[in-house]
Amino acid sequence: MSDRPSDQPSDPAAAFQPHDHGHCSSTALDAAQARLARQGARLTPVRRRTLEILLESHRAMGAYEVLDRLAAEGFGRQPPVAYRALEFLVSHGLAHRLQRLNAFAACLHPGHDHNPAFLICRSCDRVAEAEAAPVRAVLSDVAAAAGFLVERATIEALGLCASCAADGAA
Amino acid sequence: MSDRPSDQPSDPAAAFQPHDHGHCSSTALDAAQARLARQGARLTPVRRRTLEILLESHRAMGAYEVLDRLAAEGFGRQPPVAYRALEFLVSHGLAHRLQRLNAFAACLHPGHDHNPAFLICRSCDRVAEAEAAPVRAVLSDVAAAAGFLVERATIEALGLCASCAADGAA
DNA sequence: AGATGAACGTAACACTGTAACAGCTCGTTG
DNA sequence: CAACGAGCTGTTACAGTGTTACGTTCATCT
Repeated sequence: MSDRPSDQPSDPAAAFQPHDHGHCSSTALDAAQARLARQGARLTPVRRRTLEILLESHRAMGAYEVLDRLAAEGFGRQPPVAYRALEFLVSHGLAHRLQRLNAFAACLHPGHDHNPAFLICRSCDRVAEAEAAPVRAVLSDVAAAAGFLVERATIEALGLCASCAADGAA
Repeated sequence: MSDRPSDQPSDPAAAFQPHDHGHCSSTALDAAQARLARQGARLTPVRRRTLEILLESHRAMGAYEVLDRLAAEGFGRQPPVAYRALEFLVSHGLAHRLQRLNAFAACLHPGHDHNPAFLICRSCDRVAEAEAAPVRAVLSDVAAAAGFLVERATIEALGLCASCAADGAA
Protein backbone atom coordinates (compact mmCIF):
# COMPACT_ATOMS: atom_id res chain seq x y z
CA MET A 1 0.00 0.00 0.00
CA SER A 2 2.91 2.31 0.53
CA ASP A 3 5.06 1.14 -2.35
CA ARG A 4 5.14 3.10 -5.56
CA PRO A 5 5.26 0.85 -8.59
CA SER A 6 7.01 2.43 -11.51
CA ASP A 7 3.83 2.65 -13.50
CA GLN A 8 2.19 4.95 -11.04
CA PRO A 9 2.63 8.63 -11.73
CA SER A 10 3.90 10.56 -8.77
CA ASP A 11 1.22 13.15 -9.29
CA PRO A 12 -2.26 11.70 -9.04
CA ALA A 13 -3.68 14.74 -10.78
CA ALA A 14 -1.57 14.36 -13.89
CA ALA A 15 -4.77 13.75 -15.80
CA PHE A 16 -5.75 17.37 -15.32
CA GLN A 17 -2.47 18.82 -16.50
CA PRO A 18 -0.54 18.92 -19.75
CA HIS A 19 1.65 15.86 -19.93
CA ASP A 20 3.31 13.45 -22.31
CA HIS A 21 0.14 11.60 -23.04
CA GLY A 22 1.68 9.21 -25.52
CA HIS A 23 4.00 8.02 -22.82
CA CYS A 24 1.27 7.98 -20.22
CA SER A 25 -1.00 5.76 -22.27
CA SER A 26 1.64 3.45 -23.67
CA THR A 27 2.89 2.90 -20.14
CA ALA A 28 -0.59 1.96 -19.04
CA LEU A 29 -0.96 -0.35 -22.01
CA ASP A 30 2.32 -2.09 -21.21
CA ALA A 31 1.35 -2.49 -17.60
CA ALA A 32 -1.98 -3.90 -18.70
CA GLN A 33 -0.31 -6.52 -20.89
CA ALA A 34 2.03 -7.51 -18.10
CA ARG A 35 -0.78 -7.79 -15.65
CA LEU A 36 -2.89 -9.94 -17.94
CA ALA A 37 0.07 -12.20 -18.68
CA ARG A 38 0.43 -12.85 -14.96
CA GLN A 39 -3.26 -13.62 -14.72
CA GLY A 40 -3.31 -15.84 -17.77
CA ALA A 41 -5.94 -13.69 -19.44
CA ARG A 42 -5.85 -12.62 -23.06
CA LEU A 43 -5.77 -9.11 -24.45
CA THR A 44 -7.62 -9.86 -27.66
CA PRO A 45 -7.95 -7.29 -30.47
CA VAL A 46 -11.34 -5.94 -29.36
CA ARG A 47 -10.22 -5.70 -25.77
CA ARG A 48 -6.97 -4.07 -26.66
CA ARG A 49 -8.62 -1.57 -28.94
CA THR A 50 -11.23 -0.78 -26.30
CA LEU A 51 -8.50 -0.06 -23.80
CA GLU A 52 -6.66 2.11 -26.32
CA ILE A 53 -9.82 4.08 -26.99
CA LEU A 54 -10.33 4.72 -23.30
CA LEU A 55 -6.68 5.67 -22.96
CA GLU A 56 -6.89 8.30 -25.68
CA SER A 57 -8.40 10.73 -23.25
CA HIS A 58 -8.69 11.11 -19.54
CA ARG A 59 -12.42 11.33 -19.83
CA ALA A 60 -14.98 8.71 -19.03
CA MET A 61 -16.79 7.29 -22.03
CA GLY A 62 -20.24 5.78 -22.28
CA ALA A 63 -20.48 2.20 -23.53
CA TYR A 64 -22.27 3.30 -26.68
CA GLU A 65 -19.63 5.90 -27.42
CA VAL A 66 -17.01 3.17 -27.24
CA LEU A 67 -19.22 0.93 -29.35
CA ASP A 68 -19.46 3.52 -32.12
CA ARG A 69 -15.70 3.69 -32.27
CA LEU A 70 -15.35 -0.07 -32.36
CA ALA A 71 -18.01 -0.46 -35.03
CA ALA A 72 -16.32 2.19 -37.18
CA GLU A 73 -13.16 0.13 -37.03
CA GLY A 74 -14.71 -3.07 -38.19
CA PHE A 75 -15.60 -4.72 -34.93
CA GLY A 76 -19.12 -5.75 -34.00
CA ARG A 77 -21.77 -3.08 -33.76
CA GLN A 78 -24.05 -4.53 -31.11
CA PRO A 79 -24.04 -3.45 -27.46
CA PRO A 80 -22.71 -6.71 -26.01
CA VAL A 81 -19.48 -6.22 -27.94
CA ALA A 82 -18.68 -3.07 -26.01
CA TYR A 83 -20.11 -4.22 -22.71
CA ARG A 84 -18.15 -7.45 -22.75
CA ALA A 85 -14.88 -5.75 -23.52
CA LEU A 86 -15.50 -3.08 -20.89
CA GLU A 87 -16.53 -5.62 -18.30
CA PHE A 88 -13.41 -7.61 -18.99
CA LEU A 89 -11.23 -4.55 -18.52
CA VAL A 90 -12.98 -3.57 -15.31
CA SER A 91 -12.85 -7.04 -13.82
CA HIS A 92 -9.14 -7.27 -14.57
CA GLY A 93 -8.36 -3.91 -13.04
CA LEU A 94 -7.58 -2.15 -16.31
CA ALA A 95 -10.51 0.22 -16.29
CA HIS A 96 -13.02 1.66 -13.88
CA ARG A 97 -16.72 2.21 -14.00
CA LEU A 98 -18.10 5.53 -12.85
CA GLN A 99 -21.53 5.07 -11.31
CA ARG A 100 -22.36 8.72 -11.42
CA LEU A 101 -21.80 8.99 -15.15
CA ASN A 102 -22.77 5.51 -16.34
CA ALA A 103 -19.41 5.53 -18.02
CA PHE A 104 -15.99 3.93 -18.10
CA ALA A 105 -12.44 5.22 -17.83
CA ALA A 106 -9.08 3.55 -18.29
CA CYS A 107 -7.13 2.85 -15.15
CA LEU A 108 -3.91 4.85 -15.20
CA HIS A 109 -1.90 2.63 -12.91
CA PRO A 110 -3.11 -0.90 -13.33
CA GLY A 111 0.00 -2.29 -11.73
CA HIS A 112 -1.66 -2.97 -8.43
CA ASP A 113 -5.14 -3.59 -7.14
CA HIS A 114 -6.85 -0.50 -6.03
CA ASN A 115 -10.25 1.05 -5.61
CA PRO A 116 -9.56 4.70 -6.03
CA ALA A 117 -11.70 7.69 -5.30
CA PHE A 118 -12.59 9.51 -8.50
CA LEU A 119 -12.26 13.21 -9.08
CA ILE A 120 -14.51 14.33 -11.90
CA CYS A 121 -14.07 17.86 -13.21
CA ARG A 122 -17.42 19.33 -14.15
CA SER A 123 -15.77 21.81 -16.47
CA CYS A 124 -13.40 19.73 -18.59
CA ASP A 125 -14.96 16.32 -17.87
CA ARG A 126 -11.60 14.74 -17.15
CA VAL A 127 -11.33 12.13 -14.47
CA ALA A 128 -8.46 11.48 -12.08
CA GLU A 129 -7.93 8.77 -9.53
CA ALA A 130 -7.05 9.70 -5.99
CA GLU A 131 -5.83 7.62 -3.11
CA ALA A 132 -8.96 6.36 -1.42
CA ALA A 133 -7.47 4.40 1.47
CA PRO A 134 -7.74 7.19 4.06
CA VAL A 135 -11.25 8.01 2.91
CA ARG A 136 -12.30 4.39 3.13
CA ALA A 137 -10.79 4.10 6.56
CA VAL A 138 -12.93 6.93 7.89
CA LEU A 139 -15.99 5.59 6.11
CA SER A 140 -15.46 2.18 7.66
CA ASP A 141 -15.18 3.78 11.08
CA VAL A 142 -18.38 5.76 10.64
CA ALA A 143 -20.16 2.64 9.40
CA ALA A 144 -18.77 0.49 12.18
CA ALA A 145 -20.32 2.87 14.69
CA ALA A 146 -23.64 1.77 13.21
CA GLY A 147 -22.65 -1.88 13.23
CA PHE A 148 -22.26 -1.91 9.48
CA LEU A 149 -19.45 -3.74 7.74
CA VAL A 150 -18.30 -2.02 4.56
CA GLU A 151 -17.29 -4.39 1.79
CA ARG A 152 -17.14 -2.11 -1.22
CA ALA A 153 -17.56 1.62 -1.50
CA THR A 154 -18.23 4.04 -4.29
CA ILE A 155 -16.49 7.35 -3.78
CA GLU A 156 -16.88 9.89 -6.55
CA ALA A 157 -16.30 13.60 -6.22
CA LEU A 158 -17.63 16.20 -8.61
CA GLY A 159 -15.89 19.55 -8.69
CA LEU A 160 -13.31 21.69 -10.35
CA CYS A 161 -9.77 20.70 -11.26
CA ALA A 162 -6.82 23.02 -10.83
CA SER A 163 -6.49 23.79 -14.54
CA CYS A 164 -10.11 24.79 -14.95
CA ALA A 165 -10.06 26.80 -11.74
CA ALA A 166 -7.01 28.66 -13.06
CA ASP A 167 -8.81 29.27 -16.34
CA GLY A 168 -11.52 30.99 -14.39
CA ALA A 169 -14.24 28.40 -14.84
CA ALA A 170 -17.13 29.19 -12.53
CA MET B 1 -23.47 20.46 12.31
CA SER B 2 -23.33 19.38 15.90
CA ASP B 3 -26.94 20.07 16.80
CA ARG B 4 -29.39 17.23 16.98
CA PRO B 5 -32.80 18.24 15.71
CA SER B 6 -35.60 16.31 17.32
CA ASP B 7 -36.44 14.56 14.10
CA GLN B 8 -33.09 12.90 13.88
CA PRO B 9 -32.86 9.47 15.41
CA SER B 10 -30.01 9.10 17.83
CA ASP B 11 -29.04 5.85 16.19
CA PRO B 12 -28.17 6.29 12.54
CA ALA B 13 -28.57 2.57 11.97
CA ALA B 14 -32.15 2.45 13.16
CA ALA B 15 -33.13 1.48 9.64
CA PHE B 16 -31.47 -1.89 10.12
CA GLN B 17 -33.15 -2.70 13.40
CA PRO B 18 -36.69 -3.37 14.55
CA HIS B 19 -38.28 -0.09 15.46
CA ASP B 20 -41.59 1.72 15.68
CA HIS B 21 -41.81 2.28 12.00
CA GLY B 22 -45.16 4.03 12.09
CA HIS B 23 -43.68 6.63 14.33
CA CYS B 24 -40.47 6.79 12.32
CA SER B 25 -42.26 7.49 9.05
CA SER B 26 -44.94 9.81 10.39
CA THR B 27 -42.21 11.84 12.04
CA ALA B 28 -40.40 12.11 8.72
CA LEU B 29 -43.63 13.10 6.99
CA ASP B 30 -44.31 15.83 9.54
CA ALA B 31 -40.79 17.15 9.23
CA ALA B 32 -41.19 17.15 5.47
CA GLN B 33 -44.37 19.21 5.64
CA ALA B 34 -42.73 21.68 7.99
CA ARG B 35 -39.72 22.00 5.80
CA LEU B 36 -41.74 22.60 2.67
CA ALA B 37 -43.88 25.18 4.42
CA ARG B 38 -40.74 27.12 5.29
CA GLN B 39 -39.61 26.88 1.68
CA GLY B 40 -42.97 27.85 0.25
CA ALA B 41 -43.18 24.64 -1.74
CA ARG B 42 -46.26 22.47 -2.05
CA LEU B 43 -46.67 18.89 -0.99
CA THR B 44 -49.25 17.95 -3.60
CA PRO B 45 -51.09 14.60 -3.55
CA VAL B 46 -48.71 12.84 -5.94
CA ARG B 47 -45.69 14.14 -4.12
CA ARG B 48 -47.08 13.26 -0.75
CA ARG B 49 -48.05 9.78 -1.84
CA THR B 50 -44.65 9.25 -3.42
CA LEU B 51 -42.97 10.18 -0.18
CA GLU B 52 -45.28 7.89 1.77
CA ILE B 53 -44.46 5.02 -0.56
CA LEU B 54 -40.76 5.55 -0.06
CA LEU B 55 -41.27 5.79 3.65
CA GLU B 56 -43.04 2.46 3.85
CA SER B 57 -39.73 0.68 3.83
CA HIS B 58 -36.13 1.51 4.42
CA ARG B 59 -35.23 0.19 1.04
CA ALA B 60 -34.44 2.12 -2.09
CA MET B 61 -37.04 1.89 -4.84
CA GLY B 62 -36.65 2.23 -8.57
CA ALA B 63 -38.62 4.97 -10.30
CA TYR B 64 -40.73 2.42 -12.18
CA GLU B 65 -41.53 0.56 -8.99
CA VAL B 66 -42.82 3.81 -7.51
CA LEU B 67 -44.67 4.52 -10.74
CA ASP B 68 -46.50 1.19 -10.61
CA ARG B 69 -47.72 2.01 -7.14
CA LEU B 70 -48.85 5.47 -8.15
CA ALA B 71 -50.62 4.21 -11.27
CA ALA B 72 -52.43 1.56 -9.23
CA GLU B 73 -53.75 4.32 -7.02
CA GLY B 74 -55.16 6.42 -9.81
CA PHE B 75 -52.29 8.74 -10.54
CA GLY B 76 -50.67 9.02 -13.94
CA ARG B 77 -49.00 6.01 -15.43
CA GLN B 78 -46.23 7.56 -17.49
CA PRO B 79 -42.60 7.80 -16.33
CA PRO B 80 -42.48 11.58 -15.93
CA VAL B 81 -45.10 11.37 -13.20
CA ALA B 82 -42.76 9.39 -10.99
CA TYR B 83 -39.59 11.14 -12.04
CA ARG B 84 -41.03 14.58 -11.39
CA ALA B 85 -42.26 13.67 -7.96
CA LEU B 86 -38.99 11.99 -7.07
CA GLU B 87 -36.94 14.85 -8.39
CA PHE B 88 -39.00 17.27 -6.37
CA LEU B 89 -38.44 15.27 -3.21
CA VAL B 90 -34.72 14.98 -3.84
CA SER B 91 -34.26 18.65 -4.65
CA HIS B 92 -36.11 19.61 -1.48
CA GLY B 93 -34.09 17.32 0.71
CA LEU B 94 -36.88 14.83 1.41
CA ALA B 95 -35.40 11.91 -0.45
CA HIS B 96 -32.08 10.74 -1.77
CA ARG B 97 -30.98 9.20 -4.99
CA LEU B 98 -28.66 6.21 -4.87
CA GLN B 99 -26.39 6.20 -7.89
CA ARG B 100 -25.28 2.67 -7.39
CA LEU B 101 -28.80 1.30 -7.48
CA ASN B 102 -30.52 3.75 -9.83
CA ALA B 103 -33.03 4.09 -7.05
CA PHE B 104 -34.51 6.45 -4.50
CA ALA B 105 -34.98 6.36 -0.75
CA ALA B 106 -36.82 8.63 1.65
CA CYS B 107 -34.68 10.85 3.81
CA LEU B 108 -35.14 9.92 7.44
CA HIS B 109 -34.19 13.23 8.95
CA PRO B 110 -35.16 15.94 6.53
CA GLY B 111 -34.97 18.61 9.21
CA HIS B 112 -31.61 19.87 8.11
CA ASP B 113 -29.57 19.91 4.95
CA HIS B 114 -27.23 17.04 4.68
CA ASN B 115 -25.46 14.89 2.18
CA PRO B 116 -25.10 11.63 3.98
CA ALA B 117 -23.02 8.63 3.20
CA PHE B 118 -25.23 5.64 2.40
CA LEU B 119 -24.89 2.21 3.89
CA ILE B 120 -26.56 -0.37 1.68
CA CYS B 121 -26.97 -3.86 3.08
CA ARG B 122 -26.47 -6.42 0.34
CA SER B 123 -28.43 -9.00 2.27
CA CYS B 124 -31.63 -7.21 3.33
CA ASP B 125 -31.39 -4.33 0.84
CA ARG B 126 -32.13 -1.76 3.48
CA VAL B 127 -30.41 1.58 3.35
CA ALA B 128 -29.21 3.76 6.21
CA GLU B 129 -27.72 7.21 6.23
CA ALA B 130 -24.48 7.84 8.04
CA GLU B 131 -22.75 11.02 8.99
CA ALA B 132 -20.59 11.89 6.01
CA ALA B 133 -18.91 15.04 7.24
CA PRO B 134 -15.71 13.36 8.44
CA VAL B 135 -15.53 11.29 5.28
CA ARG B 136 -16.00 14.33 3.10
CA ALA B 137 -13.35 16.17 5.03
CA VAL B 138 -10.75 13.52 4.29
CA LEU B 139 -11.87 13.30 0.68
CA SER B 140 -11.52 17.05 0.29
CA ASP B 141 -8.01 16.87 1.72
CA VAL B 142 -6.96 14.09 -0.61
CA ALA B 143 -8.44 16.00 -3.54
CA ALA B 144 -6.87 19.28 -2.48
CA ALA B 145 -3.47 17.59 -2.61
CA ALA B 146 -4.18 17.19 -6.32
CA GLY B 147 -5.44 20.75 -6.67
CA PHE B 148 -9.01 19.56 -7.01
CA LEU B 149 -11.91 21.36 -5.39
CA VAL B 150 -14.69 19.00 -4.33
CA GLU B 151 -18.16 20.43 -4.73
CA ARG B 152 -20.34 17.37 -4.37
CA ALA B 153 -19.48 13.81 -3.54
CA THR B 154 -21.20 10.48 -3.88
CA ILE B 155 -20.34 8.15 -1.02
CA GLU B 156 -22.10 4.81 -1.04
CA ALA B 157 -21.00 1.74 0.86
CA LEU B 158 -22.14 -1.77 0.10
CA GLY B 159 -21.83 -4.33 2.85
CA LEU B 160 -23.54 -6.13 5.65
CA CYS B 161 -25.66 -4.59 8.37
CA ALA B 162 -25.51 -5.72 11.97
CA SER B 163 -28.81 -7.59 11.86
CA CYS B 164 -27.89 -9.61 8.80
CA ALA B 165 -24.42 -10.31 10.16
CA ALA B 166 -26.02 -11.61 13.35
CA ASP B 167 -28.37 -13.77 11.29
CA GLY B 168 -25.33 -15.39 9.78
CA ALA B 169 -25.64 -13.96 6.30
CA ALA B 170 -22.46 -14.66 4.41
C1' DA C 1 -64.03 36.74 -14.60
C1' DG C 2 -59.49 36.74 -16.75
C1' DA C 3 -54.44 36.21 -16.61
C1' DT C 4 -50.63 33.71 -14.99
C1' DG C 5 -47.59 30.13 -13.61
C1' DA C 6 -47.03 25.74 -11.43
C1' DA C 7 -48.26 21.12 -11.56
C1' DC C 8 -50.16 17.10 -13.92
C1' DG C 9 -50.99 13.95 -17.64
C1' DT C 10 -49.94 11.81 -22.12
C1' DA C 11 -47.30 9.94 -26.20
C1' DA C 12 -43.12 9.19 -28.11
C1' DC C 13 -38.51 8.54 -27.91
C1' DA C 14 -33.42 8.07 -26.34
C1' DC C 15 -30.13 5.96 -23.59
C1' DT C 16 -28.29 2.02 -20.88
C1' DG C 17 -27.89 -2.73 -20.15
C1' DT C 18 -28.91 -7.96 -20.59
C1' DA C 19 -30.45 -12.69 -22.33
C1' DA C 20 -30.11 -16.17 -25.59
C1' DC C 21 -28.11 -18.24 -29.24
C1' DA C 22 -24.91 -19.24 -33.39
C1' DG C 23 -20.34 -19.42 -35.45
C1' DC C 24 -15.31 -19.11 -35.10
C1' DT C 25 -10.63 -20.21 -33.42
C1' DC C 26 -7.49 -22.78 -31.24
C1' DG C 27 -5.38 -26.12 -28.33
C1' DT C 28 -6.00 -30.81 -26.74
C1' DT C 29 -6.83 -35.54 -27.20
C1' DG C 30 -7.97 -39.98 -29.17
C1' DC D 1 -6.10 -36.09 -38.95
C1' DA D 2 -10.79 -35.83 -36.77
C1' DA D 3 -13.43 -34.83 -32.80
C1' DC D 4 -14.00 -32.25 -28.96
C1' DG D 5 -14.31 -28.44 -25.62
C1' DA D 6 -13.33 -23.84 -23.98
C1' DG D 7 -13.26 -19.25 -24.77
C1' DC D 8 -14.18 -15.33 -27.76
C1' DT D 9 -16.89 -12.77 -31.10
C1' DG D 10 -20.92 -11.65 -33.34
C1' DT D 11 -26.00 -11.36 -33.87
C1' DT D 12 -31.13 -10.53 -32.66
C1' DA D 13 -34.25 -9.27 -29.48
C1' DC D 14 -35.65 -7.28 -25.47
C1' DA D 15 -35.70 -5.12 -20.62
C1' DG D 16 -34.83 -1.24 -17.73
C1' DT D 17 -33.95 3.72 -17.02
C1' DG D 18 -34.66 8.42 -18.13
C1' DT D 19 -36.02 12.61 -21.17
C1' DT D 20 -38.44 15.72 -24.57
C1' DA D 21 -42.42 17.83 -26.09
C1' DC D 22 -46.85 19.27 -25.69
C1' DG D 23 -51.56 19.96 -24.09
C1' DT D 24 -54.61 20.38 -19.96
C1' DT D 25 -55.85 21.39 -15.29
C1' DC D 26 -55.67 23.92 -11.21
C1' DA D 27 -54.57 27.37 -7.68
C1' DT D 28 -53.78 32.07 -7.13
C1' DC D 29 -53.80 36.93 -7.84
C1' DT D 30 -55.64 41.01 -9.68
